[in-house]
Amino acid sequence: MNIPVNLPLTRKLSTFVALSKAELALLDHLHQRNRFFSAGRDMVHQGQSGQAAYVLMSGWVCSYKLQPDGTRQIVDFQIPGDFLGLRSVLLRTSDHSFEPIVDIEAAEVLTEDLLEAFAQTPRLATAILWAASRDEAMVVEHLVGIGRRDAVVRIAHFLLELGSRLALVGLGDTKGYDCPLTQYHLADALGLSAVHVNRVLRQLREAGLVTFREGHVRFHDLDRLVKLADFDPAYLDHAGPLLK
Amino acid sequence: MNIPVNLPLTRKLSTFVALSKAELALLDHLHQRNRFFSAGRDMVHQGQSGQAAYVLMSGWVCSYKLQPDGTRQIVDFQIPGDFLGLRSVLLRTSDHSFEPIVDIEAAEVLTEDLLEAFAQTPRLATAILWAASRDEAMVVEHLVGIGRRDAVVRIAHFLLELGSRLALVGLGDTKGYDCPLTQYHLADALGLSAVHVNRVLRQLREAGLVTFREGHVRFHDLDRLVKLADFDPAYLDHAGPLLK
DNA sequence: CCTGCCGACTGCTTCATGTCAGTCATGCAT
DNA sequence: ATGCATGACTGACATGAAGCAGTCGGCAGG
Repeated sequence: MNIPVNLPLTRKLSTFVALSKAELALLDHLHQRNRFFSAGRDMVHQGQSGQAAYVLMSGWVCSYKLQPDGTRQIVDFQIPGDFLGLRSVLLRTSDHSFEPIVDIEAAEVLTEDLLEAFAQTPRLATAILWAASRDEAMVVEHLVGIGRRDAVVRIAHFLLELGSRLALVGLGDTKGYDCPLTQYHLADALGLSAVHVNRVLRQLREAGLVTFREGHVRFHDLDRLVKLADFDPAYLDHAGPLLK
Repeated sequence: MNIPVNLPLTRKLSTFVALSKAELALLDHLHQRNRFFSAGRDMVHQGQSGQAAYVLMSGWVCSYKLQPDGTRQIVDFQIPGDFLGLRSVLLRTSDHSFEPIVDIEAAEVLTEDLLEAFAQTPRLATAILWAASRDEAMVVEHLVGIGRRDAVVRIAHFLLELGSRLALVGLGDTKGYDCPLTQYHLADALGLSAVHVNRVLRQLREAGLVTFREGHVRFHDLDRLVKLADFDPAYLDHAGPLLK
């Protein structure tokens, strides 16, 4: 067996269950056709149906909902190793849109292949269901954040969560990570105005906690940041890769 | 075949797929033991695991998360016919707590029975998965509401959504519905303070739109309320029982 | 009968965020 | 060069919502 094609996904699932060589191979065969999408051009529009599912190989995507008044709410970001549109395929409900934030590469996953893999190896099925349920838990956590945390804590928490997710797939560590999001993305995700996001980022920077600049997030004082944000990575994984 | 035991659930699923007599019978056999829980006493605590799933027969429940600072965020309310803890059983993750709002009756659903039913009738499985995905869509919609709607619209939207859900199981109509929630429940669900909920409810009442009082919600001008809230029931069901 | 609690309700003050209206630097197309 | 995006950043001002500090009525318990 060679190195798996989709390192991020394999790595993510492996932290949850140890997968055998056969299972890893199966995971590999799951994604055949690789497709490319350009930044800023919607992959799936709200209300559209009959879409394929993907595993994100490289790049970032956001899933969002548009409001009648023109504002948008970003529900979640997808990073390499994340599934994209899994629910909409299994349950044919696609109630939000997906937009690549940078140019991306995504491996198409055929529904039948997925179901077959499920039937063949329960362990792999478990792992994938775990990933799906983690995504849901993240949405819930996101809801809590918007409802009950003020802007500073919300942003701090968000940056830590992202870091934790990225660390899990080898794209970040306790020092920081690359992050192509604009302050508008943060605003739309966190229910704030871009202006206020800017102010809060400055506060965090001046407090010597974290810097978000030029596509890079750098942690200056992780411990204090974690304490400020009340960050508990338990809902993301049982290890907590960002915090040892 | 007699009248199904759990009328609300049957009614809800039937609006999505027409179920055969055999499927209805199977649905009936799914819930055997009925259990009772008292208002205010947690059924499931945060972090607990190995719990059973239930179908709510009567009464209301809320699922919520507690913050380290003591505030809580209600993620969702369950009304008769809703599943309770389905995810935590299937995926063993129970990351929030459940609290009965009034005394409730809930039918225990055994995991094996559920899986067997799934295997036997794909149509029933589809219906149940639809219900689960609808719950998820509601959480997302909830997220959008808290992130991008102001208090008036948020509350109006919430009351309409609840009405729509209740109408689906025969517990409400275009006139209104019974609702045991306190203003504190609304506040915790909508990310507001109870005081502000009170003020906004007054506004809505004085504008002649809707009254929330003494455990009863009464719509005075449904059309204007729907317009104010930008309410689109499409994500709840394909018919939209509240709006004809 | 009092006492205490809870939920609904209100006025006043404070503060967190949003809105408006810009500047500045960068990159890209012409 | 010029023009025109876009993203980061800022100050002044407006406002929605929170916090505080109550009142009031209903209801359960001693």
